[in-house]
Amino acid sequence: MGFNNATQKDVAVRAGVSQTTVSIALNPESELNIPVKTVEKIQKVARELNYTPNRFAKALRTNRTQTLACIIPDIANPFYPALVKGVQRASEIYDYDVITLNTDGIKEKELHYIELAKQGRYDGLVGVFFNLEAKHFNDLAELGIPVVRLESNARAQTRQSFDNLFVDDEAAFAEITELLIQQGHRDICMISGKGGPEYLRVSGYKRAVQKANIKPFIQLEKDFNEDGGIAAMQGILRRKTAPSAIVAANDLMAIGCMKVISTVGLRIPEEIVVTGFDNIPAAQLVSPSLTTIDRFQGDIAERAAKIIIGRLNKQVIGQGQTIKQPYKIIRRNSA
Amino acid sequence: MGFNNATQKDVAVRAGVSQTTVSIALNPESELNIPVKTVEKIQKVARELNYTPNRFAKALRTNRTQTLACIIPDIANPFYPALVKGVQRASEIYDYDVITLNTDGIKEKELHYIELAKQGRYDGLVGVFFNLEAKHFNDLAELGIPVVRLESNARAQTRQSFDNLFVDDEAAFAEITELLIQQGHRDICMISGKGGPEYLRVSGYKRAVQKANIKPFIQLEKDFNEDGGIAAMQGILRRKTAPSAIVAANDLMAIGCMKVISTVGLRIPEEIVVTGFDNIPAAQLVSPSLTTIDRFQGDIAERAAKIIIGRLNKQVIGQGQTIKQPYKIIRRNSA
DNA sequence: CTGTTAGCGCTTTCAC
DNA sequence: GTGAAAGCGCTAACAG
Repeated sequence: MGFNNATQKDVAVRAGVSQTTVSIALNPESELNIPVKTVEKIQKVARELNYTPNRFAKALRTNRTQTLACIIPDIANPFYPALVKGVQRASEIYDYDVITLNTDGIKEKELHYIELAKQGRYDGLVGVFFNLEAKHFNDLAELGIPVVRLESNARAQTRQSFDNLFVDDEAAFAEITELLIQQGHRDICMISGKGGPEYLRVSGYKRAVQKANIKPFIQLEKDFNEDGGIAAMQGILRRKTAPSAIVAANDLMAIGCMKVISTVGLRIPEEIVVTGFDNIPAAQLVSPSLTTIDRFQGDIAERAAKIIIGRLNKQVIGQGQTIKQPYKIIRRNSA
Repeated sequence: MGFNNATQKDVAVRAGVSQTTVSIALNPESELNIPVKTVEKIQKVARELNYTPNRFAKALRTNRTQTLACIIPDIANPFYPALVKGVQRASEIYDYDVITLNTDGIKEKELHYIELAKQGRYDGLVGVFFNLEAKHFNDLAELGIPVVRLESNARAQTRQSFDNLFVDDEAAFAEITELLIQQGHRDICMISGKGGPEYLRVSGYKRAVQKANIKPFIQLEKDFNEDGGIAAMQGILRRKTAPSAIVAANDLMAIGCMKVISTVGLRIPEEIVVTGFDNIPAAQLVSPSLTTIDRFQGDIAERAAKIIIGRLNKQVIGQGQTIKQPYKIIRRNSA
């Protein structure tokens, strides 16, 4: 096949030094010292020959692959592309490759990828794991493979073996609910899927309404998607006359809900307002555009990747941190 | 660090054979023959020790990395996640890793990734290249790195060094325009961005309207996105009274256009109909849901990855093919 | 049919 | 300061 890439040996010959010297000169982290002059010469020759290190040889020797795994439920879910991009943005800077892996939210697959990581295929992981607990990451920690979990419910552990970046869903839902209350709404329904993020989001809503002496009204459906939103709104209309505000657990549900609302001829936001969560791209495409909460997934993921890389380079040390990340309400036309 | 993974040597010792025999036994493609009994024994031991080949050692030795690059303009563009998933689907089966790379549609980055590929970082490429010509892929072909281009305008070349999977945009736009004509529309505007896919899509539209003796009316804006759609529709309304139908060059433009339409108080589809192209997820989320054309990007990308892998395994040989892929009009509520 | 040997490109002792 | 040498785990001649 013949890739004709220049090797350290080629550089060494041309620079009149040994291959070892080239290796040391080109790896500034090395303990060993080489005179600046020699280093410069080697760098010059390396450039001339268009030398690039062979990452497989390096990986074989060092057990470092220069690749990160970005593990998410589903790249086709509109919430995740921005997250993936954040990981890529950080990784590119440090010349890490990133492999994106879909778990479909299934425990089996989540564990499978952990297994691959244990085999040394990835230097670190940043990911969203729906079904895994702290203990599943212990082996990784022992092997020196850093993990950053995203979106994980914020149960900070003592001696936690991974970092955890999370948004305070509870506070976010309390805040957006309060906003509606301030606008004068008293009949506010929350719709949500079941499981996973349900608990904290519903809690936030409940806290806000109860504080204002409003009785909570919650409509749960199976899925956190458009169909779930449709079903939820239909359920609400079956049980009572339309409320004046809907707080949806995420944007997809909100959008499904809006469809039903326009079908029955109610006007948004004049007769009923709707809010979402996630700020997916479609949120500004629908009519009226959706008022929602941005979680800055891209920024969070970028920070996560930087933490991973920092740990790999020993610039970040110590126990895993659980770090709260900001959110922001995005006012658009639906509320 | 200590990854304690079993190696061929470990398996060899335990099975009482040489390491070489293990290598041969575990690689069925090998020319060499080992008695079935020995092979089975080795497989058994390998399983017991939970042996997995070290892909970096393998890569170093064979110049085969078991990874594919999936090169796209932007994972955050809603058109691409389905495509990426298709590549992943095929790759997973054959245990290839896939690295997704964003070019932002910039020639410089497209070339950069080609360069990385030439260094042997990826065994093959499937990608969407906006700014590259046939000649840019010649080196790759010589190195034995197969490439499948997606979405490339179908200029089949003799002795083409890569495969090309494309959808016949011209035919698709002619067909959807004809559909509108059949519904009785005579005042049909096309809106499009400039450059890239503009030419073929506009051609299809033109062909259909001219065949029906309708004068083409085309509104071009800079970008193929929501803003482009908004600007285009505003431009149309400035120049004439609203047409009865809009054919948009893609879904994002269609959605932008629909926003303007509802702002000025026209009803879709009663007073004006709109069609898109791509069938992005948002197409069924907007109200009314968007009639559009599905390009089955996931299936195409899956097929592309299979071709790559087929070529790597010498199951696909010969010159690069240019293959037309199907499309399908998806009738929803906007037209 | 199976084992011995060399070596892919790199990092890392260990001598000098 | 620099070089020689070993070896990461694997495949591919080559012998036997």
